Amino acid sequence: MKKFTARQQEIIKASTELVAEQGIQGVTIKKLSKKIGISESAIYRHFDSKLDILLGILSQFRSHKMEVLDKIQGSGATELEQLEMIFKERFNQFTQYPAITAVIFSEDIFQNEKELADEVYAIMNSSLQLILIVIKKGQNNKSIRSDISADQLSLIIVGALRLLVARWRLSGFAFDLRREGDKLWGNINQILVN
Amino acid sequence: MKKFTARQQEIIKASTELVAEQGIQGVTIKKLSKKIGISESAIYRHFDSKLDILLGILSQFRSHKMEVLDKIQGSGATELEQLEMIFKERFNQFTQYPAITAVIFSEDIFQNEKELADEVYAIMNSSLQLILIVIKKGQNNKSIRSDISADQLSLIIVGALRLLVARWRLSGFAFDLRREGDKLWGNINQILVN
Amino acid sequence: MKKFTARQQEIIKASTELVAEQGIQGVTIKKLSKKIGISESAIYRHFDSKLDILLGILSQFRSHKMEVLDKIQGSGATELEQLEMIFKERFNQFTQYPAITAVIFSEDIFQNEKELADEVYAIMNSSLQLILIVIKKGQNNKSIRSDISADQLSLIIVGALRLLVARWRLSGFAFDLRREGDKLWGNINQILVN
Amino acid sequence: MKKFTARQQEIIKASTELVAEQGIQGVTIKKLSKKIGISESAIYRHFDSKLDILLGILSQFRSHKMEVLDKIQGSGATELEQLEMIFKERFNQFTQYPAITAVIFSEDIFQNEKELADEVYAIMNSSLQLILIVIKKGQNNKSIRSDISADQLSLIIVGALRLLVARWRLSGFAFDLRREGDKLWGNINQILVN
DNA sequence: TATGAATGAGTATTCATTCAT
DNA sequence: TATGAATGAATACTCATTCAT
Repeated sequence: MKKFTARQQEIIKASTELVAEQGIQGVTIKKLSKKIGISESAIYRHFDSKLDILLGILSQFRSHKMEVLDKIQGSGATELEQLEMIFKERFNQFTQYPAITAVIFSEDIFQNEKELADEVYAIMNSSLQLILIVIKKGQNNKSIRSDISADQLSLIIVGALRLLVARWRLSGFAFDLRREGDKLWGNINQILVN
Repeated sequence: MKKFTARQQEIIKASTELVAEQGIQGVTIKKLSKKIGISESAIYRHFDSKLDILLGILSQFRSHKMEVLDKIQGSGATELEQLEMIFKERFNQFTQYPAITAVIFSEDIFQNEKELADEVYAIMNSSLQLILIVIKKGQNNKSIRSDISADQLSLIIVGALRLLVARWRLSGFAFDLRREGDKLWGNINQILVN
Repeated sequence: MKKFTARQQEIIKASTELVAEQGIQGVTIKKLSKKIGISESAIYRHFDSKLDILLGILSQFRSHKMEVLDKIQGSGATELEQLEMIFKERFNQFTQYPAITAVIFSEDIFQNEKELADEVYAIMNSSLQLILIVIKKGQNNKSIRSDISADQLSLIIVGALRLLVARWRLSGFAFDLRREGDKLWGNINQILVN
Repeated sequence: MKKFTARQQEIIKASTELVAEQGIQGVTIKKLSKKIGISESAIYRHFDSKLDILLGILSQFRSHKMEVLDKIQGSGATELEQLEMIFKERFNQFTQYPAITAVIFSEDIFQNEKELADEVYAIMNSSLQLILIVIKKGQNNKSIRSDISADQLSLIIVGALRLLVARWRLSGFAFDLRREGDKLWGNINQILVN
């Protein structure tokens, strides 16, 4: 959607790294400018405000995510395959951009900034909605168990996914997220088919 | 463990409320002093630093939680009953003190303060560990399925529990957490026994 | 009305001096703190904001002015005597606190700060209203000409008064405002009685 | 005097509007460039500094005013007629360009910039001087009262004129300045002939 | 004639903490 | 046990201006 200039992308990248290194509170214009090697005021030539920079991080992440989810949805794979693809994709993206996890899982810090909170919420929901839809389809064609509602199944699935990522982050990205993700999917799969 | 004076408890309580109302960033010595009705410097008579206040919040929550978990563990109930008790207990406590959820789920903000991060991590793990133990026992006496490892089952259980609470909080505590918790437990239970 | 602490009065005084020396734009927290010899943050222990400091200047000036005007109004002097007293009083106060003239005559700068603009407007109007009332009384008892309306007469009187003060200020307080004021009053007096 | 290019005039016009809308502080190069639709740096192709732009506003206003005053002076009308023409002319110009009033009456803000202050002072004096001359002539040929000095009479006249305009501006240009001006002139006229 | 990129100095305000009383 | 006064470091953001293209 939004196009970012090279400088803007550089700023977004540096911000994301700062988030990863020091948390959201670590993202200050001063640190940012020092990291990039330009003056503080120079940053304001590229973004109107700090909020816009943060929004930029999310926007870029979101559009990448959407693209992938769309592709999965249109892939013609079976429901279980689609769920597996979603799982793998999420863990792939996080492995590639570990810093982003700090942003995505920080509903709290954004609490006071309505715009940011909304965006984070939207990102969070996008997987959830897709998973819900896929599960419902799977239940219709009997490939997924129906004794537990789709709502509850997706709550369980997304909850596990999120907790795994949260642990990975808190561990300092110490384990192989993709391998653990595969393992988790195996078990989720088993639960889904009963 | 640690004993808090009346004043200290008052400060901890006010801090927790501030977290709930405005997020962790809302906890400043100034606001705290205004809320309690004493001077800013007075607060330093009771806590050496703001860090200690935050640690106080967690410590109090943790000790309360531990107590309950210990009781459950020693109750002689079956494994599934114990898990149900844990579920109910968590949701009960959160319903009673909704403010605390803001603290428990904000691993992020505490990230840069090693001491705080460790404490939050410990709290997060305490349920996880107990659930793990109970599940293992259940698997040993065949009351819980063994085709999925205890590690993975507990990840799934705690993940769902956390996500439900997170949603409740983001919704502004708009739904009945205990009822939704019961429903979730019903389904988790079904999954556990296969 | 409002009581100011010694420090607050010191800050108000320093601000007024800064206004006189460098215009309203010269009033910055930094310059203020340097002038007083305390830190910038110390100032915020005494006033919540810069706006409050500016409001403090006006408030102090206004209450002093009101006091004097009330006394004049209750003095039992004839209308023309009362008008003369008002004239003398205004020029006396300005001579005593030349700096304040910069604040009182700067409706413009306060334009964007509603609160300040209102206060300045109120101060400006307080003399005007009193003068209008006194003139009306004088017209009723024939001591002041009636062929020109009280509105117009007060417009003429206040206009001259303000222009004289404005010139005085722009001249760098180079002439004796009280002497010029007396001269002006003599002529205004003559016009009023025709 | 100075000739301005089309672009320069455009910039001066935009600046004047900004003054009217947001006060002198509202005149920033950024806002100016946005209003005109060119880049910030482009503005520096046409004016060496912001000071020059402000000087431009005043200079343009002044030359226009001078022209008119010269015409009046050379018109051969009687002294009282000339004064009436001056009155009407001032109110006409202000009615046509209300924005300019904000600039003319903001001696204060220009205070710290010697060059600007001087120009404003000169503008302010130009009417005053002309009025003074005309009154003196009138006093010489007995068409204007001599019991009050020409200095004082012109102070009173200009003071009333300025206050009326100031009120008009503060009222948001809510009343018909020309009508009120005519009324004021009627009374001033009466005072002048005694 | 115009622009995009950059900057140094400033601007009000916040915050955790210290210290003398 | 409490307070009033003070502070240094930070924080997001603004502004007039410069320079290479």
